[in-house]
Amino acid sequence: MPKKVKPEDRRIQRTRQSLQTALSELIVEKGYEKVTVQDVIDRANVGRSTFYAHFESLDQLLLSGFEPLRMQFEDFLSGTTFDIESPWALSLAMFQQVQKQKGGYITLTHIQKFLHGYLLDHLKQGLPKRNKNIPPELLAHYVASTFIALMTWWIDNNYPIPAEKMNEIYRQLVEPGTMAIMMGA
Amino acid sequence: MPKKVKPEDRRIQRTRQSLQTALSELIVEKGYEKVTVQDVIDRANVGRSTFYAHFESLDQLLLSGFEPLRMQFEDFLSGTTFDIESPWALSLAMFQQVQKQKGGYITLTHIQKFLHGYLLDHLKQGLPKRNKNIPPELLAHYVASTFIALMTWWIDNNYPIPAEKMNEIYRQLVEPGTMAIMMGA
DNA sequence: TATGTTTCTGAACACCATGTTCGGTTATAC
DNA sequence: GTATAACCGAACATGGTGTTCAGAAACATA
Repeated sequence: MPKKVKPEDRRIQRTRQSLQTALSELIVEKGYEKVTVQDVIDRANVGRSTFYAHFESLDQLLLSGFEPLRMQFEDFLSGTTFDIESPWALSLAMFQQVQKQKGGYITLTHIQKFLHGYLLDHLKQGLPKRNKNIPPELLAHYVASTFIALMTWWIDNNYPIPAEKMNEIYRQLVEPGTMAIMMGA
Repeated sequence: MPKKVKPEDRRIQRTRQSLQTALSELIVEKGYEKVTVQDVIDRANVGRSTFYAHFESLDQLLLSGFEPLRMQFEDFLSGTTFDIESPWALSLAMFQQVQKQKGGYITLTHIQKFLHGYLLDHLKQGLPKRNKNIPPELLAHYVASTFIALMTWWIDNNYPIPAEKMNEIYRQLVEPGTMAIMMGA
Protein backbone atom coordinates (compact mmCIF):
# COMPACT_ATOMS: atom_id res chain seq x y z
CA MET A 1 0.00 0.00 0.00
CA PRO A 2 1.16 3.53 -0.74
CA LYS A 3 2.84 5.46 2.01
CA LYS A 4 1.60 8.82 3.09
CA VAL A 5 3.91 11.45 1.67
CA LYS A 6 4.26 15.19 1.95
CA PRO A 7 3.95 16.54 -1.57
CA GLU A 8 6.39 19.42 -1.11
CA ASP A 9 9.56 17.35 -1.31
CA ARG A 10 11.11 17.78 -4.74
CA ARG A 11 11.99 14.12 -4.99
CA ILE A 12 8.36 13.22 -4.70
CA GLN A 13 7.34 15.61 -7.42
CA ARG A 14 10.08 14.38 -9.69
CA THR A 15 9.26 10.76 -9.10
CA ARG A 16 5.56 11.23 -9.75
CA GLN A 17 6.20 13.35 -12.81
CA SER A 18 8.70 10.88 -14.24
CA LEU A 19 6.33 8.00 -13.77
CA GLN A 20 3.41 9.82 -15.33
CA THR A 21 5.24 10.89 -18.45
CA ALA A 22 6.92 7.52 -18.77
CA LEU A 23 3.54 5.83 -18.72
CA SER A 24 2.16 8.36 -21.13
CA GLU A 25 4.94 7.73 -23.62
CA LEU A 26 4.71 3.99 -23.28
CA ILE A 27 0.98 4.02 -23.87
CA VAL A 28 1.53 5.79 -27.16
CA GLU A 29 4.23 3.32 -28.13
CA LYS A 30 2.72 0.00 -27.10
CA GLY A 31 -0.81 0.65 -25.92
CA TYR A 32 -1.85 0.57 -22.30
CA GLU A 33 -2.59 -3.14 -22.13
CA LYS A 34 1.00 -4.06 -22.91
CA VAL A 35 2.70 -1.65 -20.54
CA THR A 36 4.15 -3.28 -17.42
CA VAL A 37 5.37 -1.79 -14.19
CA GLN A 38 8.87 -2.78 -15.20
CA ASP A 39 8.59 -0.80 -18.43
CA VAL A 40 7.48 2.27 -16.58
CA ILE A 41 10.14 2.26 -13.87
CA ASP A 42 12.87 1.53 -16.41
CA ARG A 43 11.79 4.44 -18.54
CA ALA A 44 11.35 6.72 -15.56
CA ASN A 45 14.56 5.58 -13.86
CA VAL A 46 12.76 4.84 -10.66
CA GLY A 47 13.24 1.97 -8.27
CA ARG A 48 10.64 -0.71 -8.11
CA SER A 49 9.88 -0.15 -4.47
CA THR A 50 9.58 3.57 -5.11
CA PHE A 51 6.84 2.97 -7.61
CA TYR A 52 4.80 1.05 -5.11
CA ALA A 53 5.44 3.71 -2.48
CA HIS A 54 3.51 6.15 -4.64
CA PHE A 55 0.90 4.14 -6.49
CA GLU A 56 -0.94 0.98 -5.79
CA SER A 57 -0.94 -0.09 -9.40
CA LEU A 58 -0.60 1.03 -12.98
CA ASP A 59 -4.26 1.88 -13.02
CA GLN A 60 -3.76 4.24 -10.13
CA LEU A 61 -0.92 5.91 -11.91
CA LEU A 62 -3.01 6.28 -15.02
CA LEU A 63 -5.89 7.66 -13.05
CA SER A 64 -3.67 10.21 -11.33
CA GLY A 65 -3.18 11.91 -14.68
CA PHE A 66 -6.84 12.78 -14.78
CA GLU A 67 -6.86 14.68 -11.53
CA PRO A 68 -7.08 18.11 -13.23
CA LEU A 69 -10.17 17.05 -15.13
CA ARG A 70 -11.77 15.69 -12.03
CA MET A 71 -11.02 18.82 -10.07
CA GLN A 72 -12.53 21.00 -12.75
CA PHE A 73 -15.61 18.90 -12.59
CA GLU A 74 -15.79 19.26 -8.82
CA ASP A 75 -15.28 22.99 -9.00
CA PHE A 76 -18.07 23.37 -11.47
CA LEU A 77 -20.47 21.35 -9.43
CA SER A 78 -19.81 23.23 -6.22
CA GLY A 79 -20.14 26.62 -7.90
CA THR A 80 -23.30 26.20 -9.92
CA THR A 81 -26.85 25.19 -9.52
CA PHE A 82 -27.71 22.41 -11.83
CA ASP A 83 -30.38 23.64 -14.20
CA ILE A 84 -31.35 22.78 -17.72
CA GLU A 85 -28.90 25.21 -19.24
CA SER A 86 -25.78 24.52 -17.19
CA PRO A 87 -24.84 21.03 -18.44
CA TRP A 88 -23.54 22.62 -21.61
CA ALA A 89 -21.36 24.97 -19.66
CA LEU A 90 -19.82 22.02 -17.88
CA SER A 91 -19.20 20.06 -21.01
CA LEU A 92 -17.63 23.11 -22.59
CA ALA A 93 -15.32 23.56 -19.61
CA MET A 94 -14.21 19.96 -19.88
CA PHE A 95 -13.60 20.13 -23.61
CA GLN A 96 -11.48 23.19 -22.95
CA GLN A 97 -9.56 21.65 -20.09
CA VAL A 98 -8.68 18.61 -22.16
CA GLN A 99 -7.65 20.75 -25.08
CA LYS A 100 -5.39 22.81 -22.85
CA GLN A 101 -3.58 19.69 -21.70
CA LYS A 102 -3.15 18.27 -25.17
CA GLY A 103 -1.34 14.97 -25.01
CA GLY A 104 -2.13 14.47 -21.37
CA TYR A 105 -5.32 12.60 -22.04
CA ILE A 106 -4.31 9.81 -24.29
CA THR A 107 -6.29 6.91 -23.00
CA LEU A 108 -9.74 8.05 -22.21
CA THR A 109 -10.90 4.58 -23.08
CA HIS A 110 -9.23 3.17 -20.00
CA ILE A 111 -10.78 5.56 -17.58
CA GLN A 112 -14.16 5.53 -19.24
CA LYS A 113 -15.67 3.48 -16.51
CA PHE A 114 -14.33 5.78 -13.86
CA LEU A 115 -15.36 8.94 -15.67
CA HIS A 116 -18.73 7.54 -16.56
CA GLY A 117 -19.51 6.71 -12.97
CA TYR A 118 -18.42 10.11 -11.94
CA LEU A 119 -20.63 11.91 -14.41
CA LEU A 120 -23.48 9.59 -13.68
CA ASP A 121 -23.61 10.29 -9.98
CA HIS A 122 -24.03 13.97 -10.52
CA LEU A 123 -26.27 13.79 -13.53
CA LYS A 124 -28.81 11.73 -11.69
CA GLN A 125 -29.47 14.53 -9.28
CA GLY A 126 -30.05 17.11 -11.95
CA LEU A 127 -32.37 15.25 -14.23
CA PRO A 128 -36.16 15.18 -13.96
CA LYS A 129 -37.51 12.30 -11.96
CA ARG A 130 -40.34 11.50 -14.27
CA ASN A 131 -40.86 11.72 -17.98
CA LYS A 132 -42.71 9.91 -20.66
CA ASN A 133 -41.67 6.32 -20.28
CA ILE A 134 -37.90 6.70 -20.19
CA PRO A 135 -36.28 5.79 -16.87
CA PRO A 136 -34.25 8.72 -15.54
CA GLU A 137 -31.24 6.49 -14.88
CA LEU A 138 -31.25 5.51 -18.52
CA LEU A 139 -31.35 9.15 -19.50
CA ALA A 140 -28.41 9.93 -17.23
CA HIS A 141 -26.52 6.97 -18.60
CA TYR A 142 -27.24 8.19 -22.09
CA VAL A 143 -26.08 11.74 -21.51
CA ALA A 144 -22.87 10.62 -19.82
CA SER A 145 -22.16 8.13 -22.60
CA THR A 146 -22.70 10.58 -25.41
CA PHE A 147 -20.38 13.06 -23.79
CA ILE A 148 -17.64 10.49 -23.36
CA ALA A 149 -18.20 9.28 -26.90
CA LEU A 150 -17.54 12.69 -28.37
CA MET A 151 -14.63 13.35 -26.06
CA THR A 152 -13.06 10.04 -26.97
CA TRP A 153 -13.38 10.65 -30.67
CA TRP A 154 -11.96 14.10 -30.24
CA ILE A 155 -8.89 12.93 -28.36
CA ASP A 156 -8.28 9.91 -30.55
CA ASN A 157 -8.38 12.13 -33.61
CA ASN A 158 -5.97 14.59 -32.11
CA TYR A 159 -8.26 17.55 -31.48
CA PRO A 160 -9.16 18.39 -35.09
CA ILE A 161 -11.88 20.79 -33.94
CA PRO A 162 -11.75 23.54 -31.30
CA ALA A 163 -13.33 22.85 -27.95
CA GLU A 164 -16.08 25.41 -28.42
CA LYS A 165 -17.22 23.86 -31.65
CA MET A 166 -17.10 20.38 -30.17
CA ASN A 167 -19.40 21.51 -27.45
CA GLU A 168 -21.74 22.99 -29.99
CA ILE A 169 -21.84 19.74 -31.91
CA TYR A 170 -22.43 17.84 -28.72
CA ARG A 171 -25.33 20.09 -28.00
CA GLN A 172 -26.71 19.81 -31.51
CA LEU A 173 -26.69 16.05 -31.32
CA VAL A 174 -27.89 15.43 -27.80
CA GLU A 175 -30.17 18.30 -27.00
CA PRO A 176 -32.98 17.70 -29.49
CA GLY A 177 -33.58 14.16 -28.32
CA THR A 178 -33.26 14.75 -24.62
CA MET A 179 -35.07 18.06 -24.41
CA ALA A 180 -38.24 16.71 -25.90
CA ILE A 181 -38.24 14.04 -23.25
CA MET A 182 -37.32 16.21 -20.32
CA MET A 183 -39.93 18.78 -21.22
CA GLY A 184 -42.75 16.33 -21.42
CA ALA A 185 -42.05 15.35 -17.81
CA MET B 1 -31.04 -30.19 -52.25
CA PRO B 2 -29.60 -28.62 -49.10
CA LYS B 3 -25.94 -28.81 -48.62
CA LYS B 4 -24.73 -31.62 -46.43
CA VAL B 5 -22.99 -30.13 -43.45
CA LYS B 6 -20.72 -32.33 -41.50
CA PRO B 7 -21.73 -31.96 -37.88
CA GLU B 8 -18.88 -31.20 -35.59
CA ASP B 9 -17.50 -33.71 -33.19
CA ARG B 10 -19.65 -33.78 -30.07
CA ARG B 11 -16.62 -33.46 -27.86
CA ILE B 12 -15.77 -30.18 -29.49
CA GLN B 13 -19.22 -28.80 -28.97
CA ARG B 14 -19.28 -29.95 -25.39
CA THR B 15 -15.89 -28.50 -24.62
CA ARG B 16 -16.70 -25.13 -26.15
CA GLN B 17 -20.06 -25.02 -24.44
CA SER B 18 -18.60 -25.91 -21.07
CA LEU B 19 -15.95 -23.26 -21.35
CA GLN B 20 -18.40 -20.60 -22.41
CA THR B 21 -20.86 -21.20 -19.63
CA ALA B 22 -18.09 -21.57 -17.08
CA LEU B 23 -16.70 -18.19 -18.08
CA SER B 24 -20.16 -16.71 -18.05
CA GLU B 25 -20.80 -17.91 -14.52
CA LEU B 26 -17.44 -16.80 -13.27
CA ILE B 27 -17.89 -13.34 -14.69
CA VAL B 28 -21.07 -12.95 -12.72
CA GLU B 29 -19.36 -14.19 -9.59
CA LYS B 30 -16.04 -12.36 -9.68
CA GLY B 31 -16.09 -9.98 -12.61
CA TYR B 32 -14.23 -10.57 -15.81
CA GLU B 33 -10.97 -8.96 -14.69
CA LYS B 34 -10.49 -11.48 -11.93
CA VAL B 35 -11.26 -14.60 -13.88
CA THR B 36 -8.24 -16.72 -14.81
CA VAL B 37 -7.81 -19.52 -17.27
CA GLN B 38 -7.37 -21.86 -14.34
CA ASP B 39 -10.73 -20.85 -12.90
CA VAL B 40 -12.45 -21.51 -16.18
CA ILE B 41 -10.96 -24.92 -16.89
CA ASP B 42 -11.56 -26.03 -13.32
CA ARG B 43 -15.19 -25.04 -13.52
CA ALA B 44 -15.62 -26.52 -16.96
CA ASN B 45 -13.69 -29.68 -16.15
CA VAL B 46 -11.46 -29.24 -19.13
CA GLY B 47 -7.76 -29.87 -19.45
CA ARG B 48 -5.44 -26.94 -19.68
CA SER B 49 -4.06 -27.92 -23.05
CA THR B 50 -7.58 -28.44 -24.32
CA PHE B 51 -8.44 -24.88 -23.53
CA TYR B 52 -5.58 -23.60 -25.60
CA ALA B 53 -6.46 -25.96 -28.38
CA HIS B 54 -9.74 -24.11 -28.78
CA PHE B 55 -9.06 -20.52 -27.83
CA GLU B 56 -6.04 -18.33 -27.93
CA SER B 57 -6.98 -16.52 -24.76
CA LEU B 58 -9.77 -15.66 -22.38
CA ASP B 59 -10.63 -12.69 -24.56
CA GLN B 60 -11.14 -15.00 -27.50
CA LEU B 61 -13.40 -17.19 -25.45
CA LEU B 62 -15.40 -14.18 -24.33
CA LEU B 63 -15.67 -12.93 -27.86
CA SER B 64 -16.88 -16.29 -29.12
CA GLY B 65 -20.04 -15.81 -27.07
CA PHE B 66 -20.98 -12.88 -29.23
CA GLU B 67 -20.93 -14.77 -32.48
CA PRO B 68 -24.74 -14.89 -32.77
CA LEU B 69 -24.96 -11.15 -32.46
CA ARG B 70 -22.26 -10.67 -35.03
CA MET B 71 -23.93 -13.04 -37.43
CA GLN B 72 -27.22 -11.27 -37.11
CA PHE B 73 -25.47 -8.06 -37.93
CA GLU B 74 -23.88 -9.60 -41.00
CA ASP B 75 -27.15 -11.07 -42.15
CA PHE B 76 -28.87 -7.77 -41.89
CA LEU B 77 -26.22 -5.97 -43.83
CA SER B 78 -26.18 -8.45 -46.66
CA GLY B 79 -29.95 -8.51 -46.98
CA THR B 80 -30.84 -4.85 -46.86
CA THR B 81 -29.94 -1.67 -48.54
CA PHE B 82 -28.80 0.86 -46.07
CA ASP B 83 -31.21 3.74 -46.14
CA ILE B 84 -32.36 6.28 -43.64
CA GLU B 85 -35.06 4.04 -42.27
CA SER B 86 -33.20 0.79 -41.92
CA PRO B 87 -30.82 1.55 -39.06
CA TRP B 88 -33.72 1.29 -36.66
CA ALA B 89 -34.64 -2.10 -38.01
CA LEU B 90 -31.10 -3.28 -37.36
CA SER B 91 -30.97 -1.93 -33.84
CA LEU B 92 -34.32 -3.53 -33.12
CA ALA B 93 -33.07 -6.87 -34.39
CA MET B 94 -30.06 -6.65 -32.13
CA PHE B 95 -32.06 -5.68 -29.08
CA GLN B 96 -34.25 -8.69 -29.77
CA GLN B 97 -31.36 -11.06 -30.31
CA VAL B 98 -29.78 -10.04 -27.03
CA GLN B 99 -33.05 -10.36 -25.20
CA LYS B 100 -33.55 -13.82 -26.59
CA GLN B 101 -30.19 -14.93 -25.24
CA LYS B 102 -30.73 -13.44 -21.81
CA GLY B 103 -27.73 -14.07 -19.63
CA GLY B 104 -25.51 -14.75 -22.58
CA TYR B 105 -24.41 -11.17 -22.93
CA ILE B 106 -23.12 -10.24 -19.56
CA THR B 107 -20.06 -8.23 -20.29
CA LEU B 108 -20.78 -5.94 -23.14
CA THR B 109 -18.30 -3.56 -21.61
CA HIS B 110 -15.44 -5.87 -22.48
CA ILE B 111 -16.31 -6.24 -26.10
CA GLN B 112 -17.31 -2.63 -26.56
CA LYS B 113 -14.24 -1.85 -28.55
CA PHE B 114 -14.79 -4.79 -30.80
CA LEU B 115 -18.47 -4.11 -31.29
CA HIS B 116 -17.92 -0.43 -31.76
CA GLY B 117 -15.40 -0.99 -34.52
CA TYR B 118 -17.74 -3.38 -36.17
CA LEU B 119 -20.66 -1.01 -36.19
CA LEU B 120 -18.46 1.86 -37.22
CA ASP B 121 -17.17 0.22 -40.36
CA HIS B 122 -20.61 -0.31 -41.71
CA LEU B 123 -22.15 2.91 -40.49
CA LYS B 124 -19.57 4.97 -42.31
CA GLN B 125 -20.79 3.69 -45.62
CA GLY B 126 -24.42 4.49 -44.99
CA LEU B 127 -24.10 7.99 -43.67
CA PRO B 128 -24.10 11.16 -45.78
CA LYS B 129 -20.68 12.34 -46.79
CA ARG B 130 -21.35 15.98 -46.17
CA ASN B 131 -23.40 17.92 -43.74
CA LYS B 132 -23.28 21.17 -41.93
CA ASN B 133 -19.92 21.16 -40.18
CA ILE B 134 -20.03 17.78 -38.46
CA PRO B 135 -17.46 15.28 -39.74
CA PRO B 136 -19.19 12.12 -40.94
CA GLU B 137 -16.79 9.93 -38.97
CA LEU B 138 -17.81 11.73 -35.83
CA LEU B 139 -21.43 11.15 -36.66
CA ALA B 140 -20.80 7.45 -37.20
CA HIS B 141 -18.87 7.26 -33.96
CA TYR B 142 -21.74 8.97 -32.21
CA VAL B 143 -24.42 6.67 -33.54
CA ALA B 144 -22.43 3.56 -32.70
CA SER B 145 -21.67 4.84 -29.21
CA THR B 146 -25.23 5.73 -28.40
CA PHE B 147 -26.42 2.33 -29.46
CA ILE B 148 -23.84 0.58 -27.32
CA ALA B 149 -24.64 2.88 -24.42
CA LEU B 150 -28.29 1.90 -24.42
CA MET B 151 -27.52 -1.74 -24.94
CA THR B 152 -25.06 -1.73 -22.07
CA TRP B 153 -27.49 -0.11 -19.69
CA TRP B 154 -30.17 -2.52 -20.74
CA ILE B 155 -28.04 -5.59 -20.11
CA ASP B 156 -26.52 -4.29 -16.88
CA ASN B 157 -30.00 -3.62 -15.54
CA ASN B 158 -31.21 -7.03 -16.47
CA TYR B 159 -33.57 -6.23 -19.35
CA PRO B 160 -36.18 -4.19 -17.46
CA ILE B 161 -37.79 -3.05 -20.70
CA PRO B 162 -38.81 -5.08 -23.75
CA ALA B 163 -36.58 -4.92 -26.81
CA GLU B 164 -39.16 -3.12 -28.90
CA LYS B 165 -39.53 -0.33 -26.42
CA MET B 166 -35.77 -0.02 -26.02
CA ASN B 167 -35.49 0.50 -29.71
CA GLU B 168 -38.22 3.08 -29.57
CA ILE B 169 -36.35 4.97 -26.86
CA TYR B 170 -33.13 4.71 -28.79
CA ARG B 171 -34.85 6.23 -31.74
CA GLN B 172 -36.46 8.96 -29.67
CA LEU B 173 -33.15 9.99 -28.25
CA VAL B 174 -30.88 9.73 -31.26
CA GLU B 175 -33.07 10.50 -34.23
CA PRO B 176 -33.96 14.14 -33.52
CA GLY B 177 -30.35 15.22 -33.23
CA THR B 178 -28.95 13.22 -36.12
CA MET B 179 -31.80 13.66 -38.56
CA ALA B 180 -31.58 17.43 -38.54
CA ILE B 181 -27.94 17.12 -39.43
CA MET B 182 -28.26 14.45 -42.03
CA MET B 183 -31.08 16.25 -43.78
CA GLY B 184 -29.27 19.51 -44.06
CA ALA B 185 -26.51 17.75 -45.91
C1' DT C 1 28.27 23.41 6.45
C1' DA C 2 26.50 20.10 9.59
C1' DT C 3 22.50 17.42 10.94
C1' DG C 4 18.52 14.67 11.32
C1' DT C 5 14.87 13.20 8.42
C1' DT C 6 12.72 11.55 4.36
C1' DT C 7 12.92 9.39 0.13
C1' DC C 8 14.98 6.43 -3.13
C1' DT C 9 17.44 2.20 -4.33
C1' DG C 10 17.84 -2.51 -5.97
C1' DA C 11 18.29 -7.07 -5.15
C1' DA C 12 16.08 -10.95 -3.26
C1' DC C 13 11.89 -13.33 -2.48
C1' DA C 14 7.30 -15.61 -2.66
C1' DC C 15 3.54 -16.01 -5.46
C1' DC C 16 0.67 -16.71 -9.31
C1' DA C 17 -0.82 -16.66 -14.25
C1' DT C 18 0.35 -17.71 -18.98
C1' DG C 19 1.13 -20.66 -22.75
C1' DT C 20 3.59 -24.93 -24.59
C1' DT C 21 4.85 -29.69 -24.93
C1' DC C 22 4.11 -34.57 -25.15
C1' DG C 23 3.15 -39.44 -24.11
C1' DG C 24 -0.80 -41.64 -22.85
C1' DT C 25 -6.14 -42.12 -22.64
C1' DT C 26 -10.49 -41.79 -24.11
C1' DA C 27 -14.55 -40.72 -27.15
C1' DT C 28 -16.35 -40.35 -31.61
C1' DA C 29 -17.47 -41.14 -36.49
C1' DC C 30 -17.85 -44.33 -40.03
C1' DG D 1 -14.36 -52.74 -34.81
C1' DT D 2 -11.06 -49.63 -36.03
C1' DA D 3 -8.77 -45.45 -37.31
C1' DT D 4 -8.85 -40.98 -35.98
C1' DA D 5 -9.55 -37.06 -33.43
C1' DA D 6 -9.93 -34.91 -29.25
C1' DC D 7 -8.83 -34.78 -24.57
C1' DC D 8 -5.89 -35.22 -20.46
C1' DG D 9 -2.57 -33.46 -17.09
C1' DA D 10 1.71 -32.93 -15.35
C1' DA D 11 5.85 -30.69 -16.09
C1' DC D 12 8.23 -26.74 -17.69
C1' DA D 13 9.82 -22.14 -19.14
C1' DT D 14 8.68 -17.47 -18.90
C1' DG D 15 7.39 -13.31 -17.02
C1' DG D 16 4.62 -10.09 -14.20
C1' DT D 17 3.22 -8.65 -9.37
C1' DG D 18 3.85 -6.79 -5.01
C1' DT D 19 6.79 -6.88 -0.55
C1' DT D 20 10.78 -6.34 2.21
C1' DC D 21 14.91 -4.24 4.07
C1' DA D 22 19.36 -2.33 4.79
C1' DG D 23 22.11 1.11 2.87
C1' DA D 24 22.79 5.27 -0.08
C1' DA D 25 21.31 9.68 -1.56
C1' DA D 26 18.73 13.93 -1.51
C1' DC D 27 16.36 17.07 1.09
C1' DA D 28 14.95 21.03 4.52
C1' DT D 29 16.65 23.56 8.10
C1' DA D 30 19.38 26.28 10.76
